[in-house]
Order: sequence, then structure tokens, then C-alpha cells
Amino acid sequence: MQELLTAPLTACISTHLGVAPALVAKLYAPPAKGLPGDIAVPCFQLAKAKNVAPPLLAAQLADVVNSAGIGAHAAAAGPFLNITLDATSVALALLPLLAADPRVALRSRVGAGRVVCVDFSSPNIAKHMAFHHIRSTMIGNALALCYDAAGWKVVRINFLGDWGTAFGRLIAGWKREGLGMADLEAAPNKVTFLNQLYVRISRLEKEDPTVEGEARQWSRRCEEGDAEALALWETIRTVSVAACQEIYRVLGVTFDDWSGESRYRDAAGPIVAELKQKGLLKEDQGAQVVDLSSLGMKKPCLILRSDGGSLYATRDLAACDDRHARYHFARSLYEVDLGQSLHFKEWFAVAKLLGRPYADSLRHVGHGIVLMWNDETSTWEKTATRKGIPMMLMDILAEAIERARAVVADKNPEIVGEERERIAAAVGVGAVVFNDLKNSRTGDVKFKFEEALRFDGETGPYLQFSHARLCSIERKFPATHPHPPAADPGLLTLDSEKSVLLAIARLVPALERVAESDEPSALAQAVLSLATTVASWLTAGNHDEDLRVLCPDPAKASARLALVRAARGVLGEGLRLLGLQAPERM
RNA sequence: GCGCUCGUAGCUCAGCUGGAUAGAGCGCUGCCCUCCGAAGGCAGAGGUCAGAGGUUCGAAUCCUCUCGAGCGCGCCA
Repeated sequence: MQELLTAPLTACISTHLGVAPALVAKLYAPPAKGLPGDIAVPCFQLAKAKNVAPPLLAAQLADVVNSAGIGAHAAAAGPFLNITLDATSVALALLPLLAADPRVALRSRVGAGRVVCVDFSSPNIAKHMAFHHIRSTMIGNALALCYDAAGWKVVRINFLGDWGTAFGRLIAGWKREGLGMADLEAAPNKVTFLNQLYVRISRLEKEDPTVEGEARQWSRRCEEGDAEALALWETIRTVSVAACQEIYRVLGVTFDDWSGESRYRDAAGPIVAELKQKGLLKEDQGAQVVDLSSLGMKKPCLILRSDGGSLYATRDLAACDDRHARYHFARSLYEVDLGQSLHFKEWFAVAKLLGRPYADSLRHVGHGIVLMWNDETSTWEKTATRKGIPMMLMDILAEAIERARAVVADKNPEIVGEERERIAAAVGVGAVVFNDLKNSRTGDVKFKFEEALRFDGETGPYLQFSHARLCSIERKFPATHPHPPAADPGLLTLDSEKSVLLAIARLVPALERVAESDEPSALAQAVLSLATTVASWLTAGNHDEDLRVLCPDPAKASARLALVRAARGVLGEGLRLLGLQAPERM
């Protein structure tokens, strides 16, 4: 979309100077604040190539552009060339496209049919999804949606932590306490039931050394395929998955592949055999490891425990082979917190030593932790526990929805019943999700209910409000007026209207950046910027009815309605790609 | 000790792959609802971009070092 606006300019400058168009196009930048113009061209590099002084070249180019008749006005400011596009030429270039389908503003072909695997959320079973799981879940979800919009074929994978020594311990506790299915069925919350069982048996293990042996024994029975052990494990898994599904339903997240470590419990063998055959495996303190010093890493990667059991690096390798065989991915993302970067660095390195063709396409997409404000100590604290109880994601979402419901009821009492509930959920969840996506993912997220749930400022509800406001104007547009596509884009002559279109045109670069650097905040920021531009445009009409969308001149009103529709459609699509809903009123 | 993430306004953060006078939200000050949604807008005050070197015509941005914060570093995942 941006190219549509700059193509004539690029052609004009590049033919005049006799340089490649791409050389010119990559120079475009936003002009400095306060200076007039829509596009700035710093002339240093071009001047060097042509061996003239930058200010001289800028002045020359200004003349060339101004006499070219390409719907743009240029002014030199020292070594910079500032371009102001005509509002009508912007509208004529973009509005017809947007009218046909606003989603063009958020589509790209950079993915070109390649496959990307996105591994995200990946909770451990038999535990509640804690608040911090929101990060992997919603960053991963946004990445999956954005890669899709950028032309990639996306495989969404939920790799459950459903295998390992913890389950041996859990089953040992289950047997020791003589529990049965009826006890689990009777529990008000089955995951809480399992979680508490785990806490009890872990505590007991510290006092009673026989527990450890029992746990290891049940672990082994699981690995060996013992029917009783596997039946219990299966029950635990089913119960946990159901609880996760409920959260994903609230968040609007889906997966293509519900995998898990258990699927690769027997897959360690072939990997170990291959490592051995290639001479990469060696024994170290009783364990089997791969030395990574040839790749500049001091510590080796652990492959097998001294008791012969597999480790998670081994299972990750096996799972990765499997994914590559099944999906032929060109890129594979692991949306897991930054604390595990060493683990990923290690097994990526092993994949490289094994000569895997995909080794360089693996990416650990890490994120920072979630901190919560503590009123008593006036500090930011990790959200691990509150009074020893894990802070549950579902509780946070429920409180957010409740707070949103109160605001909706207050601001818009005529919205009632099922619609109010739907909107409260969209707004409450949207507030929490956007709080997580708006800043760079590698930083820590600071969460405060009062901040995330405020409905002014840079928040999810602000974006949703902006969308609802545009919908409201559409609803009020008189049926007697000419409706688009009869609208004439040439009637959009205001700078504020041009600004909206330019903000829309900046979304594709933002989307492409998301799919390149795995950074959803790039889109979040661009959508935010669109919303503020829209708000500024609309509010200007408060005191001047000629500036309103619903202005006295029907032809002008029609053109503006086309812009309202475009902006609403784009905003709605932007919200969708971030994993937020966009209610039509709120 | 090694590695990772980070340090920008009172607070929370943007700053696209190096460009002009470093931006936004909150808070604060002053305006704007007989005005398409005030969940909004306009204006203002507020900064030695942690510090020191280096590369460059040009550095918040790239390189090195120092200081400070958080996290990780062998049989858990």
C-alpha cells in the first residue's frame, strides 16, 4: 500500500539521478516532528553517490519533484527533502482498494506459501494455568495470526508438559492416599484436587524418604507402559486438558496439533543411537552428553540421565524431527520464556551437529516475566504465588471481565443481558491481552489491574472503543445519502483524513516486521497509532459540522463514510490479528 | 565466574534496519460535551537517552569497557 503512494516519487527521483529505484525507496523516513511533510528523504547517501553537497542535491530534487506533477509537493530543508502528498492523491490511490476489502491493509505475501510451526502456550498438566502463561499463549497466538496474514502456512502446536518424574510422584501420592475416581469426580475443581495432592506428596517426600522410591517406581512403570500407571496418567491428562480448553475458549485460542512430551517418550532411542553412531555422545559423570565446545559453548548438552532416562532436550529433538517430517517447516518458533534460552541454544546446537537441514530455521522466541504490583511493599513482584497459592490465569480473566462489565453497564445501560456479557468478556479479556502485547516481548510485563483495566490511554479497550465509535457513525448514516461505492475519494481533502489513510498504509510494514522479528508489539503500536489518528479526525468535527462525517454535503459525507468503513474494517482486522475481539458497540 | 534480558520524562513505555528540535500514555496545569460515543480531543510544564570511550558527515540506536537491576548456568521441565 505504501508503494502505491511512493511509487511515482521513487520513479521521479531515481530516473532523474539515474540510480536504482530501490536505493531511493529505502531512504524514506517520517519527517521530524513539527516540520511539514509526510515523507522525508535524507539526501546524504544520494549526494555522496553523485558527488555533490547534500543541501544542493535536496534543493535540486525539490525542483524536480515539484515540476513532475505527481500529486506531491517537495521542500528542501538543508540536506533533507520533505515531501507533502496531496490528500486527494492519497485518497484516490488507497480508498478504492480499501473499499473493496479493508483487510488488504493487513495482508502481505512475504511468507509465500512457506510453512511455519508455532509452538506456544505449552502448559504442564496437573497444574492450573498460571497468570504468566498468558504471555506464551497470547504472543504465540498473535504470531500465528500475523504469520498467516503475511502469507505463511501456519501450524499451531500446543506441546504439553505431560511426561516426566512429576507424574510418578503424583501417582505415588494417589496410591498412598488410596484415592479413586470417585474422589476426583467429587472434587469441585479437579485440577485443584490434583494440584493439592501434588503439594501434599511433595511435602511428605521431604520427611519420608520411601516416597521418593515409590515415585521413581511409578515413573518407571509409566515409561514401561504399565496399564495401571498409564490409566491414571491418562485420567490426569484428560482432566487437565479439559481445564485448559476452557481457558482457550475464553481467550479465543485454538491449536492444530495437541502434541506433548508423552508422544516422544520412546523416541529417545533413535536419537541416542544416531548420536552414538556419529561419535557425538560421550559419558560425563555417569550421564550421556554432547560436547558443544566446537560451537563455542562451554557446557555440554545433557541427553541421558545416569539412570538411562531421557531428558527434555532429547524429547525436544525427537519432536522437532517429527515436526519437520510432518510439516516440512521453513521456520519453527518456540514461544517460551527467556529463562530457558540456554536450553534452546543447547539443543539447537545439537541439531546442528547432527547435520539437521532445519537447524538454522529454529527460533527461540523468548519473552520476559510478569510482575505484579504489591501495594504493601510498594514493589513489583513475580507472580509466582499469592499466599502460597499460584495466581491463576482464569481468576485474573474473571476479575477483568467483572470490572469491564461494571464499566459497560455504567456507560451504556441500554446494553443488557447476553450482549452485555459478550461485550464484558471481549473488553475485559482484551484489556489483559493487549497489556501483554503492546510492549516489546523481551521486556518484563508489569501488571496492575487499575492500569490494564483502565479504559483510557494506550489500552485494548481504547482500541475497541475507537472501533465501536466508527461503527456507531456508520449506523447513523442516513439511508437517503449516497452510500459507497458511489463515493468520490477526491472529496477527501482534509489533512486529518489523509493522516488516517497514511496511518493505515503503515500497517503492512508493521505486519511484515512481526513476521520477521517475531515481535507482535510492532503491530500493536501501529494499530494504536491508527486509533489515535482516527480519534483526532473524528473529534475535530465536534465544533464544526462541516468537518463531521455526517456533514450537510451528501457527496462529501459519502466519501467520508467510505473512509469510516475502511478505518473500521482495518481496525477490526488489526484487533483480530492481535487476538482481541472488536465489538460493534460497548 | 560465564551467559541472557534490561537501564529513555515523577510512573509505565515507544523510538522501524544509524538521520533533523528524542515521542506517547498515566499523573499534573488549562481548555472543549444544546458537538457523528468525553472510554474522546486540544494546549502546556516535565529529559545530561545509566556512565566513559570508539566507528560515522550524523549515534538513544552499531562496537568496547564500567556501573546498576533481574534471570539462568548438569542429571526437573
